[in-house]
Amino acid sequence: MIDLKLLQKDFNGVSAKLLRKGVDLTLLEELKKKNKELKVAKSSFETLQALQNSMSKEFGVYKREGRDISELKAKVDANKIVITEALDIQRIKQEELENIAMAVPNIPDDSVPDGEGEEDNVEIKKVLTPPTFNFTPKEHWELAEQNGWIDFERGVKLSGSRFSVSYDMGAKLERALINFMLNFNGKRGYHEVSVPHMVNRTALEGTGQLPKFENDLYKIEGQEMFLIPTAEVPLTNLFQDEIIPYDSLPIKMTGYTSCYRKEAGAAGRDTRGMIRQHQFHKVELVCITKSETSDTIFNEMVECASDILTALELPHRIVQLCTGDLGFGAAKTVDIEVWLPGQNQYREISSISNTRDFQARRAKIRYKDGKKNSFVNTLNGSSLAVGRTLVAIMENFQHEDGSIDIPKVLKPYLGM
RNA sequence: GGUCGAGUGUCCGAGUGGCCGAUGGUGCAACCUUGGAAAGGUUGUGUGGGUGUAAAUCCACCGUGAGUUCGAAUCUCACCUCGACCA
Repeated sequence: MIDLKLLQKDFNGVSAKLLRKGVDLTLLEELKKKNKELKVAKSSFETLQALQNSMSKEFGVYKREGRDISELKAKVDANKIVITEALDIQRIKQEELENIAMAVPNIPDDSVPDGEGEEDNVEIKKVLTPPTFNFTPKEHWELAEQNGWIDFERGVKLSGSRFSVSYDMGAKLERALINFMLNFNGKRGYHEVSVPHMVNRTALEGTGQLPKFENDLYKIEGQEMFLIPTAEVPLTNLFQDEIIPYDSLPIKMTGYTSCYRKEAGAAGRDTRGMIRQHQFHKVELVCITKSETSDTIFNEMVECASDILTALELPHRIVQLCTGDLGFGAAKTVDIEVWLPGQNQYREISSISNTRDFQARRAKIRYKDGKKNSFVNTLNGSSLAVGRTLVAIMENFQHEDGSIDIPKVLKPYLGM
């Protein structure tokens, strides 16, 4: 949630920044207006309530002293009617305000480049040179089927499109990758956490998936429970409504979960292969920090994800997202794209975001800063999407006959 | 699944209708004491929001939500969580 106080204080500044992210200015004006109205409604309710409280206190005194209370009671009763009305108004205003405020995206950092979409993202650097082949490299689905690693048809039989089944080395590699990544992150100081794959509405509101993106989520029928679209949701919300001691920061966590997404907006895209599945494995990083250190932590996270790819000998590049491609809750995002020879292009394999205090405000995650409480900064990033890493290994390590080498660092995990 | 009991501030725990934002202890912080420490003593110490330069002051919060009442941590109902017993 954006800082309403800041919006009130510096409306032009805030709205100029949000305009870069394509937010409708009239929405912000409405928000400002509602915020003012709420304040008025609140203060008039509180004045009435204060009067009511003091009269009630008097009531007790009257009774103890055995005085006549009928006149006082009439006054109190009359005031009560007015209070009820004032409270209703306040409630409505509150709800209206929240409806708007929860739908406003985060303010992008000044360092984020302007742009409409993917094509305006800015490459920061390339790591490792893409391999050259003296034959036409195949796409991963061809290699996967040829080697008997992945079965797309039976995935469809079981569950429908965008599901697959892995066998033998395909399945083992998934497991090896998860272990390798978790261990790698552990060595960099991230605590390993295993979390539920189902969460309630409050958790999803805290990280920003709700209320706006309910269509992308799988909901458990008859319950206010959803399958997580990313481990970011449970990991970040571990600290929901908590005040974290100063010395505990930064909190650095890593966790593996499956992720479940409807991919509602991606009809027809990447229908073939395992680039875009409804269920996929992902190892995630989540950090909770003070605002002063969040840029440092952010860079560490990018480096961590990039180093995993380097360890796996996978060429990749680091890309800064422009305002138009930035997610709802992110102030700044860097994508890591891995080279896929079969597709002859770089494809996203990791996305690392700093949400500043946007999620912290929604989820009420604070830390003790001397006498004061301040909102933390929350950051999240994939390290990495397991399925896409498998795809990258297949395509980068292929031979002309379709056989595939295994990256050296994974061999111990496969008993090789 | 059924019955009973419990959910209070960092933690423990008191409070069954007004003088309770909440006794007491513990933890934490500052100071006194000491050569230094321990022990002991004094004081302070929840969260969010409003008004105010500030002192201060007002509103809300005792698992969550609704209700009764002039007034609820305290009574009623529902739900959630934990515990015990039964099945």
